[in-house]
Amino acid sequence: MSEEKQNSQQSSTQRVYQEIRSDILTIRRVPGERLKIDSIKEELGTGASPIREALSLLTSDQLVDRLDQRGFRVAKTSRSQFLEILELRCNLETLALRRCLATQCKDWENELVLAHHHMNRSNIRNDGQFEFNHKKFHMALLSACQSPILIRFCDQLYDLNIRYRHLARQTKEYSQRDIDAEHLAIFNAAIRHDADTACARLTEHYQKTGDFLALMID
Amino acid sequence: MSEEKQNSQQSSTQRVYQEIRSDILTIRRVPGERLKIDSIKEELGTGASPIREALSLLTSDQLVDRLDQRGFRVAKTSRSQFLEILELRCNLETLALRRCLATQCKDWENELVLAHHHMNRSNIRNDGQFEFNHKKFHMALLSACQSPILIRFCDQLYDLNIRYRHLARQTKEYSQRDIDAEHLAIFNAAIRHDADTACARLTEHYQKTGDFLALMID
DNA sequence: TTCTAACAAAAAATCGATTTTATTGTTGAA
DNA sequence: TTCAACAATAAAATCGATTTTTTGTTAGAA
Repeated sequence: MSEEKQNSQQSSTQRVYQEIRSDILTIRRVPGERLKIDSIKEELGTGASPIREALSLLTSDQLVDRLDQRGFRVAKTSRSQFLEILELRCNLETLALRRCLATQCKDWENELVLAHHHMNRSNIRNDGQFEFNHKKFHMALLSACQSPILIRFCDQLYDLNIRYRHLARQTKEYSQRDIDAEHLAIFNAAIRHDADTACARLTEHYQKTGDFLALMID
Repeated sequence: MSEEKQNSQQSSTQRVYQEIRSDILTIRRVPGERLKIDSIKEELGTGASPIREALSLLTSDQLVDRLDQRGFRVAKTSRSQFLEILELRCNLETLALRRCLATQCKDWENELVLAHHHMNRSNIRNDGQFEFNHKKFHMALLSACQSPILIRFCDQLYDLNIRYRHLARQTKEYSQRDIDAEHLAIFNAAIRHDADTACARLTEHYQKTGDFLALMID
């Protein structure tokens, strides 16, 4: 079969999952907000079952909380969680990055080069494409670490963090710093397999963004 | 209201979730096995909705895989995943343990002492109570690390690892080593706030168990 | 007024049935 | 014999309706 069909024929559960997930990450559904099945049913034009399933999945992503028999709500945010995510990302991602550098994998280098290129190109335009490519780049840094579970954890943390970026962006335009230069420094160190520098630049990058965002959260 | 009612009145979804989860962890449902909604419906005497929800939750625990529109199956195991879990546990748990030791929390010490005591007491009897208390002890080591997300990751990894223990136990009786002594060494180092020793003993403990189990997996 | 009990409304949880989708088995032509 | 098309079966996915549970409101007693 051809590959272009899977787009049209994704399950209702998947569609609802993506939809609500995106709403939560971009704060269109705010932290603490109640997620009523009936309301969502009307909004998305589907039955209760796919919605409950999607919300169950989001629960495990830590983006939704389920209360006894009192339904679902958008997970709360907090300054302390923001800092927690920041610290965990520094720890887990440097761990993964070091493993990538240790494996000497050619495919990994190629993937990273492309991801970096795509991110830079989309940087010019200010649409949501950058968000997508930015994540691709950061995940590409970790992709050869040979630990799917670790990658999964980093992925989850990345997404949890997106919410805080959007939370801060509401207050004030995001980032006067030269993010491109920071990415380039990480990229260059990674390409020449300089693990210590790459990890140092990566944590700096997160820490700077973190300090910046921390000012406007809570 | 009193506290003893919540036991009787848990939701059907929760009940199914616990049931299937336990089946998977103890290999009563084997890796790769198909999880048919209809079969489970009869086995557990409930409708399709709670089952699908429970399976969705288990998917995020990485204990169940969902395939397009082809239903659910028990997640496969592999030697490489076993080693991956082992390494991640060493990394994440020592990270958490160091933070516990840094915070100097009295409640934490008390909790740890109790957990250690309960584990030793239940060690005599050979029933599933030990499994429960063993997890309690290991989680107590990490409980004061001030990072709920990190604790959650460690919890998940612990559960993923249980499966491999059961997998190995099928072949041969588990453990001739003196596990009590290993736990005691970790415990003592933790109580006197000797972070380096505690972490070293903890990783040794995991590594030894890992080497032992690795012999009989795959 | 303040507290409690009873009731009404809203929402979650669940069920049974229907619709869709994938898998299996069969037939017939090359 | 091998393959393709088709039909039959089995199973997943979804829907609409029912049952439970929670929440909110009102009435009556202390």
